[in-house]
Amino acid sequence: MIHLIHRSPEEQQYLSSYDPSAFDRPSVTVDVVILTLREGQLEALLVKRKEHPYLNYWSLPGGFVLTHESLDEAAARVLRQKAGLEGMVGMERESPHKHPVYLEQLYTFGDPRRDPRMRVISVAYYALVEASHIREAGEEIALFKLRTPEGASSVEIFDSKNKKYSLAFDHAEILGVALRRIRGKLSYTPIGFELLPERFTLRQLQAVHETILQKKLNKDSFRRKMLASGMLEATGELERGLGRPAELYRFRREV
Amino acid sequence: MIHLIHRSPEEQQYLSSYDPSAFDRPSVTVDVVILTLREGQLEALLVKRKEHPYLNYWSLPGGFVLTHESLDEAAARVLRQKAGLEGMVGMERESPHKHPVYLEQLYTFGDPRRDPRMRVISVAYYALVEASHIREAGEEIALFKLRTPEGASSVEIFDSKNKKYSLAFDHAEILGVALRRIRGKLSYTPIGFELLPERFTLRQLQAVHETILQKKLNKDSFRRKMLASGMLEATGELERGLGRPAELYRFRREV
DNA sequence: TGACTTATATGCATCTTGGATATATACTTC
DNA sequence: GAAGTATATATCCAAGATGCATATAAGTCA
Repeated sequence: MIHLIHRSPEEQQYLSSYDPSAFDRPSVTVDVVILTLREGQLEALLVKRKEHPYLNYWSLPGGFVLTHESLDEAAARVLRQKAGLEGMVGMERESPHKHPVYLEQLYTFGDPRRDPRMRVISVAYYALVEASHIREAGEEIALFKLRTPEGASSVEIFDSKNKKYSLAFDHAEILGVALRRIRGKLSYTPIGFELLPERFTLRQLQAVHETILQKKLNKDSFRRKMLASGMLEATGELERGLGRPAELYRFRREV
Repeated sequence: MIHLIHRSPEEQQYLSSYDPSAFDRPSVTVDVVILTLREGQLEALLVKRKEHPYLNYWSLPGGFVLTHESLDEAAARVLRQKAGLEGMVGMERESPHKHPVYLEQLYTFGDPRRDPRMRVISVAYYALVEASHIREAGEEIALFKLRTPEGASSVEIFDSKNKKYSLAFDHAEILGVALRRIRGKLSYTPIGFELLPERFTLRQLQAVHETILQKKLNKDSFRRKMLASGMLEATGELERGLGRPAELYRFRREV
């Protein structure tokens, strides 16, 4: 899916200074879809482009894959450096106390014209991050609400004032693939817990699944399925709040 | 997963003629896992390498992504040119008479040392092909039986005389990912029909699922699920053979 | 304390699944 | 052509999963 945009003379000149045919090899980047949950809404972290093409458009955080790093490492680096998650990201889940970021390869996008400058192949990743770990850095990095029009494969994004934006490159398509992936994954994993604090109640987990899937779930069967899956363990602790306090659960990472 | 192999002096010299640091950009290839079914066994099409490294090792058919072709196109080209499927492959399923080849992107492998010459990122695809479409071309292209040791992530390959081989590069790992993908996919699609002729009986389809999943399935519930899915349509024709002839079904591509 | 709110437990009708059995329809053999 | 054999399809039922209603438990707040 190629977006046709109007190009300014300045941008035209910039583009013409590239000579795509001079390179046999494509550039390879990683782009990371960072999903989080705020106020019952699924949101994605986007960065504002400071270069042509798509100057001032919002885009997925991304970067070139360096010579000596693996794709997973490149994605983790982007998460740390470009997305303001310094110190939080580790692919390995070594520490039992930390709540590491879930990061998984999504799909590789390689349409020859997806970047007007030159051939760029992008290996897309997606990450699930607890909202409290994200700090929006001023005008450059922000969270956007996601909406998927009925039946459409692409995704629409809105800022906190409900203003709609277009994304750079094929990034709306990448977001669409990410949403479809995570929705599919929910049917066989309680992956939603990656968006919650380390301890959470079953109701919270159900709410996460409901916002991602965009539909109500049956409370009892959700409880039963989750407990029967054996992937959650009770901590013995209780939440506090209105009404009877609920048991706090934790994901069994060791299994 | 990097394979450490013994290198001959000839190969050593060959490798040292490469200067990896001279290139900022990685090379990008596509490798295609071509799966088929012969005599109730799942098999993969492999090609014998005629160059260093891994000279004379069997490997997945693959090739560099050309400047102006998409990844899907590159994979289809490899399928046509390198795998002896000339004239059979089309991503678009335009023709109702032809039985097109199922081709889907699998995963992208980018460990910096997966190719000892230089940085090569491989976008892996997998294809499901009806056995009758494949012609093994002498010593260069052959089908190998696959076996997955219990719990192992990798895959072992055997030729028709049950001799075991090691694969080039990380291709055994790629095969493992392909098998896991197709097994997972069977739980929510009747994808096995891609390995059968256009018309097939439910029993044949069940046999396909059973060989891929490596376990017996319940006949009645398999029938019910398949028919209830609405993805198969009866042709009205019957197979011929021993016992009561079974209805021949066809996959509903138009839905 | 009593009203309120939410979690957890229990009971039950309905749907799905696994498994057995019965019936149908071809081919093969005598 | 009748009997036998093999396999497909239909029917039935028990066990399990799921959706839904109701009852009970355990906190907070006035």
